[in-house]
Amino acid sequence: MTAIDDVKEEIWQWVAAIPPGKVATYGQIARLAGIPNKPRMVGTVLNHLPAGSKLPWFRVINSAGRLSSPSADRQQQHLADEGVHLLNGRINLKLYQWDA
DNA sequence: TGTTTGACGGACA
DNA sequence: CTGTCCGCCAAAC
Repeated sequence: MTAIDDVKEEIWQWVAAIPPGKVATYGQIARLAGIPNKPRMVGTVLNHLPAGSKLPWFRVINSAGRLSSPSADRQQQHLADEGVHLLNGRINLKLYQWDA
């Protein structure tokens, strides 16, 4: 097990912990996972999730409240199902950000 | 093995 | 508001 694998697991754990109806930013997850200043790693890890993963990857958005995922389409739909809606293409973090 | 990319974020123009 | 620049670093090439 390399250090990078440990980081991946930390990220998986924290993402899995995001409550339904709430969202977290890449930077937030990075800090929680112990890798502040490396938010890109979160995106990289989520991008490599295996196709049947149960992780709520759609609850992770960028600090601007926008969806930077390649599949922002599905992501928006999943979020809407939980009551998290975009207003003018943005999510109100003040209202929906998970306060871990 | 060297270089480029990118699901980020914050500072600045 | 939009756009650029930089630090960051695993993956992809």
